[in-house]
Amino acid sequence: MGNSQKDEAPLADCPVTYALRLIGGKWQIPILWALCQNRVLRYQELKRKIAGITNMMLAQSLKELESNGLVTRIQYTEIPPRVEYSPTEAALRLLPALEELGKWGAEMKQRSLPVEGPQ
Amino acid sequence: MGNSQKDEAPLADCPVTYALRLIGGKWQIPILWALCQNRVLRYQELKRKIAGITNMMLAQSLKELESNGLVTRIQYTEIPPRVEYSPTEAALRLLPALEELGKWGAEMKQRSLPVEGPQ
DNA sequence: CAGCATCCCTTAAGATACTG
DNA sequence: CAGTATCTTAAGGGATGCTG
Repeated sequence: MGNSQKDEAPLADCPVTYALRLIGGKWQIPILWALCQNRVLRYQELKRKIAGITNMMLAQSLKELESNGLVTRIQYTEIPPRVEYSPTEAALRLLPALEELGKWGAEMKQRSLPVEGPQ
Repeated sequence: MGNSQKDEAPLADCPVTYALRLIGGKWQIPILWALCQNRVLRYQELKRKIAGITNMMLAQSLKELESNGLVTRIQYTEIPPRVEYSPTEAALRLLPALEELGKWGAEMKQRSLPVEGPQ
């Protein structure tokens, strides 16, 4: 990023911002949600549960989640190949926060205020 | 719940994703946090409290927050101009979720797993 | 003081095609 | 089956300078 190397430690230390760096991508939460509900899913099952995701995004997001300690990947060396994904303990501990956020989101949605971006 | 009806209703209906559309920008949370703590702040006060933000991003983020019903803007027509921002009720109701997220983020941070992106 | 306008750059995300 | 590689597009974010 073109960040100015000046002085500030702007939002680097905000834990919420940190959390969003882990799960703020477009697909991270849908993936984690599916995994937390099912505890273990194969790649294709996951893909089928998440409407609209492409292989690219699913594989890439899973990799990031794994790197960040939120998903465990187990590969069975058989033919045909089989890989299973599960949520880590850390991911499961995220659920209360997600539920709070979800409650709030649902509330906000109901008031049917349109979501506006910059014009 | 959450079984695929047909196919494409991807994440449009996920309340968490909806919430993140409202507050997922880089500066929304720092801004809301400052406002919720102080209840009312002028533009420059806000800017000073949020290290690293530019006029562009502050003004733009405030506008979006206002459009989405999370921030109230009151403009006093005097010279020099004075504008005050406050959190709406909806923004205040977000606090529990932010606190949960923050707790989790702090936990995650401590395990000092590096935050990885795509390579 | 409280902002907009403009231009630019980086990153996220998606389409498409191919492989062990 | 479970992914990669490559390319393209879209959006977010930022620097700088100007205005009511």
